Formats: sequence, C-alpha cells, structure tokens
Amino acid sequence: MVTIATWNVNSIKARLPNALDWLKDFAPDVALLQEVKCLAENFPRLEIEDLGYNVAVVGQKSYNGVALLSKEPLEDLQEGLPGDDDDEQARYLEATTFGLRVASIYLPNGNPIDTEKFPYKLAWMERLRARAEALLALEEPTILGGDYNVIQNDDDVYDPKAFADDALFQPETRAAFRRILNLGFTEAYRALHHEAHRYSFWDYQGGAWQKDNGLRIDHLLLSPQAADRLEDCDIDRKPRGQPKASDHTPVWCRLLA
DNA sequence: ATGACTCGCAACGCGAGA
Repeated sequence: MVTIATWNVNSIKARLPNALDWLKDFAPDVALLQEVKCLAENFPRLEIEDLGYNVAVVGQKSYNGVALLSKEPLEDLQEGLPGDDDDEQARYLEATTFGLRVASIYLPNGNPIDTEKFPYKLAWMERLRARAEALLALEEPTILGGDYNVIQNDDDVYDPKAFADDALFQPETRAAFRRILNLGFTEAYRALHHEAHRYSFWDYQGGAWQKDNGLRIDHLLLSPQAADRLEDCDIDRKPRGQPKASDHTPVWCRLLA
C-alpha cells in the first residue's frame, strides 16, 4: 500500500508547524504540496527531511511554488510544465517514486475573468492536457494531484450562483478539465464517494469554515494503471480546523501495492 | 451587529488568493 496526499499549504513557512504535525500524524508516503510561496533554496528542507522525507521543490519568490515529498527517492524530475519556455510561474513538478509517476500541480486561479489571467489559465490547462496525454501513453501508474482551481460540478460548491462569474466555475474552465479527465483519468474522490458538498477549500473570510461554505477544487487524477489499484480516498478535514490553518485541507488516496 | 481573512514584502498598504 502506498498513500499519496495533496495539500495546498498557503506558504510552507507560515504553515511549518501545521505541516510538520500533519506529516508526523498522517505520515503519507508521498505528499504533493502547492503554494509553498518561497524560493527552492528557502524551503524548510531539513525539518522535513528529519521526518524521513526526500524533498524536491520548484519555487519562486512570494508566489506559487510546488513540492514533492516522498519516503522513497524522487527520480527523473520534470521541473515545470512543458509547452511554454517563457512561463516562469512555479506551478508544476513531476517525479517517479514508489514506482509511480506523480505530479504536484498548482493550476492558475484565473480571476478576474476579464483580465489576461483567465486566458493564461485556459492555456495552462491545454498544456496540462497535452502533458497528461503524453503520460497516459506510457501506460504507467500515474497520479496528477494538486490544486486544480476548478469547480467541476454544482455540488462541488456551496452556492453555485455566487460563482457564476468566477474563473473556477466558467464553462470553458470546466470543459478544459473535462478534456483532461476524458483522456482516461479517474478522479479518485468521486470514484469512491458520491456525496454532494464535500469540500477541500474554505475561504478565510465570512466564517466559511464554520458554515461549511467550501469548494472542492483539490483533486487526484489517476491513470488507468493507478486507478486499478485504488483502495481508498478521502478528504482529511482535520488540518483545516487547526490554529493558523491553510485555507485548503489535504486530499489523499491509497493504492494497493 | 454597524463586524469579523491571510499570506509576502528592501512592506508600513497592497496585490493575490478563490
């Protein structure tokens, strides 16, 4: 069995005590982190290595940044999403570990939709689709996990009407995500849970956590070779209820050996 | 209740997040 979890930590430095507690308690074999918000050289590598993890980071100053943590070596790193050499945003890191190809993905937010941010999001999603297609062709167990910044269905948001003009909920966004899924990926949580309104993100504002006003936007996409081994998957709400919490909470899956 | 966010930053309010 191997347990893989994804978590947008909203700054690894601000979240270090929370992240270390979670790594000790939940102890995933592999963790995909997003929004570490630091240069790779400033990532708190030693503290995490002390817990038995190998660490790989694609960082940038202040914004974005993704990392992979694994209890086995991380090999054959792919740093950055192919398809645009001018894109300097740190949003993608892929590696092989535990015999799995895993990617930590921080998909662009895309708001407001009447700015250049929205077409950047859609173009990024098309690049991800192309990468996902190439990975599927390898016919290996592959997990593309992260903060997709996509609300795929009405029951993945507490108030669909309130998100009508939001980049996460636009028809173009949902279509682009559907194109990736339809290549042949299994979205792990929905494969095992049919309950509506199960969220992975709650805004800091307006008592969203207390009211359960959330979004389900953090996903684990499994290739057929990984999906065949899917044993369990869930959302770990505990970290969101801790002091100084990230606004996202981890989503994890467990694969048979 | 007339109200309540959090991060980084050569910061001291702003941009970004979703």
